[in-house]
Amino acid sequence: MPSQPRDLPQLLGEARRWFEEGLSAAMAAAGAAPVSPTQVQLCSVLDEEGTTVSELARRMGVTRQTAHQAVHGLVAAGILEQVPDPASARQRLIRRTAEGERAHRQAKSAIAGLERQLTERIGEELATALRTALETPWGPVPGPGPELAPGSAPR
Amino acid sequence: MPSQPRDLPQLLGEARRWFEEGLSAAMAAAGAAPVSPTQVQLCSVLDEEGTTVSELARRMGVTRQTAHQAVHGLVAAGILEQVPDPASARQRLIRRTAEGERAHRQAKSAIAGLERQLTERIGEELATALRTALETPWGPVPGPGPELAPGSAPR
DNA sequence: CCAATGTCAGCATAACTGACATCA
DNA sequence: CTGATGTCAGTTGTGCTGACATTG
Repeated sequence: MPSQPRDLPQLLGEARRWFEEGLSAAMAAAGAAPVSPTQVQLCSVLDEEGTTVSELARRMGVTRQTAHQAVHGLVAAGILEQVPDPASARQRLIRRTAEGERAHRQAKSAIAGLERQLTERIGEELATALRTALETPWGPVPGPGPELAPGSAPR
Repeated sequence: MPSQPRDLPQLLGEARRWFEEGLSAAMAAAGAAPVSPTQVQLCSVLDEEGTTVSELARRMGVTRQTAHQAVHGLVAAGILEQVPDPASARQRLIRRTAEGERAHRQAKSAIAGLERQLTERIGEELATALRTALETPWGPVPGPGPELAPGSAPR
């Protein structure tokens, strides 16, 4: 009985968790190797042509070392492979293996299914609005200016 | 240039991160002690009357031990305090201290400011729709039934 | 005695910083 | 030589399981 509306960040976290749990359950049911949320995110920023670790790190918003570690785990699991870049010998491209491609298709399918379920439950209008609102660029994070908390000027 | 729309979970994560970074920056600028995301979540599930650790754990969706650890950190930081429950001696209520109340008001103000900024940027219609979509109960996480991935029936 | 709670201790994972080798 | 990249090593924080005491 929350008379007051919950925080938007909190709601966003719940929503994300809803998807994560659903995806995890679907993948587990499909017999896929259990992957951590980090690895799921890593897969989602991959592309078909192959990418360097540094580029993956930038897309994920983490350090190169963290990305490297995540890649290492997926390579060990047989999901990813590292191939030398023909263009420059100092770079190594990260690509999906055959099994990685299969797992990726499964995951995409599961997510699409979840989104379809969501649309059925909250209505097509709301679901479309949700996607539109999230896809719209929100711009840079507002700086901690006084305009954030008018009436309580930070001394 | 993602010709194909990004995943909804990914978008939700980005949105949450936008809020988290903004809140963190605002709190830091206000001179508040830096709190971890976990502790922010803990504060958001607190109420005014005081709550037991077990109840907090249930609301956060983590184990009692994890909640206890987070509480311990906030207590050490002077944000929370543990008071014996007058009703039953086996429970100890968690409440905010005076400084905790102040920090909580600051945080709420900052979040409201962020939401206001967001509304200005993406428009009131979309912002309202976003909140409505997130507040609408999504129901239980869909089980890993075959309807999630039509065309790839699990053996 | 049993169930729920609060607490302590140890373990696993994930992210970070630091450092170094390699190559354009 | 400098800058970017890939990699290894160590550290910190967060959440979990296991175990135990206390209380109703």
